[in-house]
Amino acid sequence: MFDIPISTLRYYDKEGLFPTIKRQSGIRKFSETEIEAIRVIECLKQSGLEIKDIKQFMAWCEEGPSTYKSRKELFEKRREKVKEEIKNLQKTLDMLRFKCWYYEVALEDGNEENLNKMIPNNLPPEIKKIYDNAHKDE
Amino acid sequence: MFDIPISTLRYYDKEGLFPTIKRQSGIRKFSETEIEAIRVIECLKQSGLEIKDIKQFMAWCEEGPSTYKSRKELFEKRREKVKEEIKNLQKTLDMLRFKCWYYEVALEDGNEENLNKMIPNNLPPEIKKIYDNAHKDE
DNA sequence: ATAATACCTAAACCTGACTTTATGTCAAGC
DNA sequence: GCTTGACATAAAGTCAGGTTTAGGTATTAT
Repeated sequence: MFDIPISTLRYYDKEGLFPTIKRQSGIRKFSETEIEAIRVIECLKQSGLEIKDIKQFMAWCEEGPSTYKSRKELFEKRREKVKEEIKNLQKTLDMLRFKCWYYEVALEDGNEENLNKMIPNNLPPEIKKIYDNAHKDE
Repeated sequence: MFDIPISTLRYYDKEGLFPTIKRQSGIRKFSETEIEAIRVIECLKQSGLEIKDIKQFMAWCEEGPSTYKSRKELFEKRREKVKEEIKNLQKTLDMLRFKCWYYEVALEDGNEENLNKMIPNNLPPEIKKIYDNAHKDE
């Protein structure tokens, strides 16, 4: 269903990521609660959060309404992080686009002589744009 | 300049990521070639490539025009990977937006009763959209 | 009944990407 | 000439996030 190895689910359980999971003669029963937990784990992991901090979040869920604020703030912080990460990846993507163009031309020309003359100020306008974005500082 | 620890640069050099770096009585001299190499390393790393594969790319650059095609294909593959990753992050972002909204309402209501009644089919339209995107399979 | 299968635990192991440590060299300033 | 400081190396250590192994139990299929 989620394409997560069994060993990983057991590891997550060991790390306290399924605090309310039920067992039937020793065997873990994944209910809708755990299914949604897995979605949240995947989400928080992709946002760059470490396992131990995801555990903290799960503990807050157990604690009840008194932790709504902490939980909200956690998600807001993660949202900002992911926005930033997407922006970084867009810069990375521009570098990759530039390099794709570069090697397309190199392949046509058989060498990089003309290319080296074009960089950085004689590039075609659309290419100059992605080149500049890929090479800017911040 | 790049905010990379000296230890990391030495590690990269040890791993063969600066194949043409010059030394002056034993000390590494980073020229424009290496500066651009660092930009490419950062880019390929962000695209999910491992150090040993970045080393392979650097080796190709040493080999000359015969490897233009391999290099081009590498960047094209990375470009697709990053596009996919951005899409994943946008789904993650929708989950995070949903959770932000969720805890905003939970904080107002003091409990999750109304929320649980709204999920999944009685959510406000704009929220339903991000909820659906965050929960879809693929 | 027996054998195969699917689950369980604890603990050891693995990988990638660094980082730290221990030890050494070398040029510059006092 | 000696100390200081920035560089050098090799090898060991760290850390996160799993994965594998060894040894055991419980349900299912023949």
